[in-house]
Amino acid sequence: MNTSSTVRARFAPSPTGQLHVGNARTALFNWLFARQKRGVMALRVEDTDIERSEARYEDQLIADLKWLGLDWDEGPDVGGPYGPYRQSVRLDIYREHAERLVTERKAYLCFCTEEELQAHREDAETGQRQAIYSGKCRGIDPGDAERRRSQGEACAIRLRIPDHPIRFHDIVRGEVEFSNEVVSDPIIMRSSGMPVYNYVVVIDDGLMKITHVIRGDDHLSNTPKQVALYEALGWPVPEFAHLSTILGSDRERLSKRHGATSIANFREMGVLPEALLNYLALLGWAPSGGTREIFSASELIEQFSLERVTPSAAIFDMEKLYWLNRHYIKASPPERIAELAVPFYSKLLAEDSPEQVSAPEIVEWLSAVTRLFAPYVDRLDQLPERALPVFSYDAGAAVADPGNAEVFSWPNTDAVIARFIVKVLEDESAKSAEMTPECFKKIINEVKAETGAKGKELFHPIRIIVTGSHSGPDFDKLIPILEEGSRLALPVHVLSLRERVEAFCKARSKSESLPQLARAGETPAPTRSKS
RNA sequence: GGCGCUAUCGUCUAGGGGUUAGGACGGAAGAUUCUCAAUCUUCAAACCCGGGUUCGAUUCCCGGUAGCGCUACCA
Repeated sequence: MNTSSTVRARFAPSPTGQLHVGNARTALFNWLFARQKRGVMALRVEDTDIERSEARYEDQLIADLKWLGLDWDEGPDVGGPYGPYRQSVRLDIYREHAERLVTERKAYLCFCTEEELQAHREDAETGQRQAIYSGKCRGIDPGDAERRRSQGEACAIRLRIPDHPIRFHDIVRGEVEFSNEVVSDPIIMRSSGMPVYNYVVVIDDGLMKITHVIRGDDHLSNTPKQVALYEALGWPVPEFAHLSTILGSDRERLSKRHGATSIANFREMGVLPEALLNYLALLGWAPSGGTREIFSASELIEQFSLERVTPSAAIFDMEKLYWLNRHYIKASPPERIAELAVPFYSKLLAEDSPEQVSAPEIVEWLSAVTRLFAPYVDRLDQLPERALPVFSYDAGAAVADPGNAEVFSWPNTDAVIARFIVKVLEDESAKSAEMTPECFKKIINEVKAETGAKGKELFHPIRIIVTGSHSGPDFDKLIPILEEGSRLALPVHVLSLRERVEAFCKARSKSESLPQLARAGETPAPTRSKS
């Protein structure tokens, strides 16, 4: 196999915090490209910023990338032929190549002090000129320079920028040209002996034989320096693809200010990885024709193309992400969604001890709750709130709720309520919280026949008694959930149908006198002691 | 300030010298459902401005404007 034709892409994040969606999108595009070309995907950790880099962030980074479904052939965790893949352990390599450049006169020692440079820069700024390096040390005789260094004089190493314009090809933007007038000789090694980012990235990409540098467009202006470096090093210049910035709704660079921006945030919100992956792919890329929106990872690998990446910045649209997430929630096997959803209930049910909800019968029941409410939510973390009518029932609030006032004003409502209550209280299965949907249906039909109410007039009052609200899910699915939930040893007791009816009776009789109810319910409601 | 990049519905985008400028999210209306959600149908909604080139520019070129980025011994 001809290795020179093998595509090699890389994702090179700094482990300085949570993986941001913008970086995740860069990782995704690299991955899609590498996988489509049957090339190599490498992960390289840019941890030269010792103050901000932390090992735990690296673990987090790898976990987030894997959660999204990405993988890599070479990296700090899996090794590879061009390692090490962590910059902090490549320092000798950087020094060695920098010295080589000095020896070859491609770079030179610079003895300017920071104060001098600072003064020069300020001077240029007040004169409204571009602050480029004066070139003061460019002409120092190499022998003299070497002598001064060996005598202990502090010096940095600067690259000599050639005196011709620097052009390079960008797959997303076409030919880009920078006049050499605006690129000053950059420092590649600090006087402290530490290398500088724009230098390190070239050494790493070059040594790792990266053929395609796909990264954020904030690096576009750095690229001429890097191209000059490749040329000085005598290495082939890779293809570049600079991806546009992801902006927040206010057109500013997406940041924490805009809410959820890290992969971990989305995972914690109950966004499915395939939804996020699909959304990120659509941000800056569209398939030929541009009419399809839903793509699996393998479909993306098949159809992706860097040539079709848009150069303009894109605003992150949470609503569209939610739409995709809803789609994938509905498209996934219910068991999977249920499994993913269980942890979200623990906050509601047992804040301090999530293990309380791990009993198999409870997990089973929570799965049923999830199946019922999942079609109603954008994200899994909304499930407990959606399912709140199951977990908490406040009859007093239901009676007082202005949203229910209209229902209470309907002429048939009182009769429906009265008949329904009597029938539930008389029902044997309800006493042991084992009311079946069939039995419930029978009661509804009897109430319907006895009162003449139908449709909303029938269902709304009954739903208010059962859930506290006139709108909600189908009784067929809800009733078994309530009954079963009430029989479970949950940290928070779920009221059975009968318990709800009893609570409602109490609340209603307290709030006002109900002549019809009094007449209908001669049999005093037997109070069932709540354990 | 200098340099660079960018510019199609509110948003993501397709398209491209002559089109009813297409799709999706979101919005509105309707159908359906006991209700909400879902689903289906329909509707509203865009080529930044000014010059060229051309028979004809939203499309190509130039300028302006705006947004973003870079302008460090940060990454």
